[in-house]
Amino acid sequence: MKMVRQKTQIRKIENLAARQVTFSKRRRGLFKKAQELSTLCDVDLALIVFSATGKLFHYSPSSMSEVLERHGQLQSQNVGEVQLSSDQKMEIACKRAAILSEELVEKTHELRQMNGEDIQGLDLKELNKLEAIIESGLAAVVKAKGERMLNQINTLKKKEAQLLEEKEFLKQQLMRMGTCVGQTGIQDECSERYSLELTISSMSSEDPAHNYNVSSSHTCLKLGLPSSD
Amino acid sequence: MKMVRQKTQIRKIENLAARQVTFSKRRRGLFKKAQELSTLCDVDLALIVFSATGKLFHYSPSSMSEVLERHGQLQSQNVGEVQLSSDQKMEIACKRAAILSEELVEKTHELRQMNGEDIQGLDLKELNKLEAIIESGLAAVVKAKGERMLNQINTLKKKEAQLLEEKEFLKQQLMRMGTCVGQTGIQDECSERYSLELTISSMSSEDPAHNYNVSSSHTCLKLGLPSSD
DNA sequence: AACTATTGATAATC
DNA sequence: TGATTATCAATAGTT
Repeated sequence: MKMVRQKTQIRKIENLAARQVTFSKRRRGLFKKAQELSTLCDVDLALIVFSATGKLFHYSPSSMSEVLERHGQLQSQNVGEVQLSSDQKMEIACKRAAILSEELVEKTHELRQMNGEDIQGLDLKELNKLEAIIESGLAAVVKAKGERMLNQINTLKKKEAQLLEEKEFLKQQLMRMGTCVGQTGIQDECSERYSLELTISSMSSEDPAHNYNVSSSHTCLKLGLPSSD
Repeated sequence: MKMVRQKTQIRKIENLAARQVTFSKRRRGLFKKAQELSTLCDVDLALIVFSATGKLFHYSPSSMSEVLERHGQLQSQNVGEVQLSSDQKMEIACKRAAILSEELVEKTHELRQMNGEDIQGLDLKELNKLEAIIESGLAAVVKAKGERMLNQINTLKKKEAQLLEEKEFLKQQLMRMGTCVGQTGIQDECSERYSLELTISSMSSEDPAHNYNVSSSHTCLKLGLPSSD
């Protein structure tokens, strides 16, 4: 008969054997999850676990030292209290440069291939794969473009409607004025003056920065969510 | 109505938004599990995760520096042969690493944009430019693919023609033999014998691995023209 | 180590 | 993003 499983309390397991068993089980689980995260989300990560006996376990999709070295730059900013000998620093800097250089070469090559260069060595299958990758990127960009354009169109439509309304309002104002002026008998001169005023007022209601322009809402969005990831 | 949850495939999530959501969720889960392991089993561990945009997350119950220092010992074992101490060299290495890092960030970003990611900040004009770049790359790849396929087609045609010719020749040989045998009056027995001979001779005239079987011509092509395409 | 009952994590959805 | 929930996955307790 199974004892009812306890809702696990997260505190040190006092029984040594049980602790070791749990360590073994959970360590494996943790590494698995780390691996999955790295794969699913295409991110770099490093995980180091020291057992109680000092034994070391680590996981990192790229080599452990690589990840730590790449982290070097951030390290000094974020966790800056690390004390390393100058030789160690030198070693890290060199290694880091070497790794970065390799990665740069790789990325550059990848980029060139996406631009249709450096593809002499690819066979038909690889070409097909490359084509598919580029096409999916293109599709995403085209989609984004479409959305952006649709936004602009909608914005412009609203703008147009608003301007038409304003125009209509001003026209009516003008007509009222015209009638009034007509009665005073200085029609021509005044009508010209009001016409000018109309132009100026409609210009200033535009405005260079798009005051009440709905299209600026996009900019708002960008500013509102600068670090959404 | 909820869609049936998929039995999760562990491979890169292609959809950017979904990937970010999963990254966020699983990252939290991973850190939680790391924390639990550390507490339950009273062990030291360090977990560092870099987001795709280079943002850093880390967890370590003891101080990060302590864990990194302990790891530093391993590092010197693994990459120990570098012996440089000059301050100038140090400076150069650091500078180089910094430059490479910047370039790498730039290239990574470029690559991501070509894959349709990280394009939220682009305006319509920039999107158009990006689209044009990708399209030109795609065109180049498609063109290369077309050429490669044309090559293969031509090669196959030549091969086919050659095989047809050979086949014709062998047929005629067979017919001549058949006629000869028919005149001797031991038609059945001999025709069988010559048929066998024909098979053997045609096998030796081709290469050992591929006799004149047309269906294997594709394989022949690959072997015959290893670097032509 | 192997096996479940159970808790825990999370994909899909809103 | 944050919450919810139906599922799937991890694992505590047991053999």
